[in-house]
Amino acid sequence: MSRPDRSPATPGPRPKPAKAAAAREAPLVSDRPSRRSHAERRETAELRLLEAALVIVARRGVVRMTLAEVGEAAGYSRSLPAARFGSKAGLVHALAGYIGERFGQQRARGPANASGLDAIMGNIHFYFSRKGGAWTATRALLVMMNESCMSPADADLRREVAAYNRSALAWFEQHIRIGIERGQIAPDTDPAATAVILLGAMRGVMLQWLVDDRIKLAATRDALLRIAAQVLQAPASGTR
Amino acid sequence: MSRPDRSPATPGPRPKPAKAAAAREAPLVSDRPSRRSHAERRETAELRLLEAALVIVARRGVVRMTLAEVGEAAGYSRSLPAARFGSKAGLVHALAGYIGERFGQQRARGPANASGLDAIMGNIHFYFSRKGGAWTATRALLVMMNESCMSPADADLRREVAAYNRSALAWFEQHIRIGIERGQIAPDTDPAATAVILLGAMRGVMLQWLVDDRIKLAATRDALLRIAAQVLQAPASGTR
DNA sequence: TGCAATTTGTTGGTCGGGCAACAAATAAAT
DNA sequence: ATTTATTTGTTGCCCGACCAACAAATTGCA
Repeated sequence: MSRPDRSPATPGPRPKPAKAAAAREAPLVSDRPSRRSHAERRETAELRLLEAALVIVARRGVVRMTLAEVGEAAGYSRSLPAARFGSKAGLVHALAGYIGERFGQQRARGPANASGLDAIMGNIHFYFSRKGGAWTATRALLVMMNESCMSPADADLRREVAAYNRSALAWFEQHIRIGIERGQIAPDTDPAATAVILLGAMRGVMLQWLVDDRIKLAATRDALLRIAAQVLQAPASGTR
Repeated sequence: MSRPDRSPATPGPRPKPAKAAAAREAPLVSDRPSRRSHAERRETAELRLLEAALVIVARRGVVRMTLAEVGEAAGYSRSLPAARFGSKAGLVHALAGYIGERFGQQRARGPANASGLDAIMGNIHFYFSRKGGAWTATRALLVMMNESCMSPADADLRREVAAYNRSALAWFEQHIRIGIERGQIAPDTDPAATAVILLGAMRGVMLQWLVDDRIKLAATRDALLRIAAQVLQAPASGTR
């Protein structure tokens, strides 16, 4: 929700305050003021909890995620998550917003303000070319998409995930339209349907790779890039 | 782990032709299929349990599925699933095989022994054109693909799902190769990568529709069919 | 001090798994 | 055909583990 845009990139190695008392009498090390205001405390706690929840959801799914687990993984106690977010549903809700935000930012500043066809190709390439553990957000989003449409009880979460998906689709549609205006993309392309298919293909390929790492991800990515270029650039077949 | 492993071939006892029972005593309710052999009983029970589990997994996911729930949904008692399949893991294992079997058969007899490009197009069309509740198997498969790669504990399930996925990919690859041999499909198409992308796109589109029914499924299906035709038929790669 | 953030303790509930006794259907033996 | 044995399925119960949610105690900030 209200994320006052603090330092946007603080994903670095966290000081790990398992014992806050340890750093108590080191005020000289101003690299992190040991006396933080309530608002700061609260906010860093919230961020840490969300980050821990993200990792856990990516690894074990929403249902198997435990409030206690999240709290301890974040370096706090068992029931801070419940205190912060009210309930498990509240945490999941906040997490959905957090993930959506992350992806939105990522797409926005993605391949250095490209637009039109270049932006789309860059995004596809970027999606499949993460290093190391950078898959967690992707995986968590896939997990939440799936779990969100199980049992009517998850209706809220589903709406939230659907809203994020629409924004992602809108991004693709917009750049398809830009490409059409510029003459990069065949004018009889259906922006909406093509966006759904592109995004779906990316996620569907990713899902298969997560299930079976024998799939050659790089080769598949390149093939998808070729297909996208072909489909978007070509004069969309005269079959109609 | 004590899966009884039913022996399909009953050793000695054959159906026993002594069925004068028909005239024995007036079957008051004729619709009663009375007198099934033990093997029959066992097998129908197993099938009904699996079918019930399929529906429940599609609706609520593996984690939230309860053994008691399955038993009662199948019309039996709460503890039969555990008795039949040994444990929840055993049931899920059997369910994975069951679903894979179903999809294999379905693809095999799909669009009336078509092959090559026709088979692929027919399969895509069929995938998105189910009536009524025929989505449950599709949904259950998606759910299991997702849940299978959460926590190392699901390694067995993941292998099983991966095996099914490979068979599905193999089907697509084979028909792509057939199409290439026949000159229907561009010869420089990468069968493996293209299969992954096609299957992924189908599932990815489906997932978006499950999350957000505002997505126009029919239009997207048609667009995907057009794209598939274009990609497969055209002289692939940027040689244009 | 007063107040907010956080922790520890507790409670009620659910689920998987196991067990034992039981009923019903079927199979085999007499 | 009657009886006996085996298998299938049911019911009730208990256990241990886990978990969300709440409540009181404790720590830290103002």
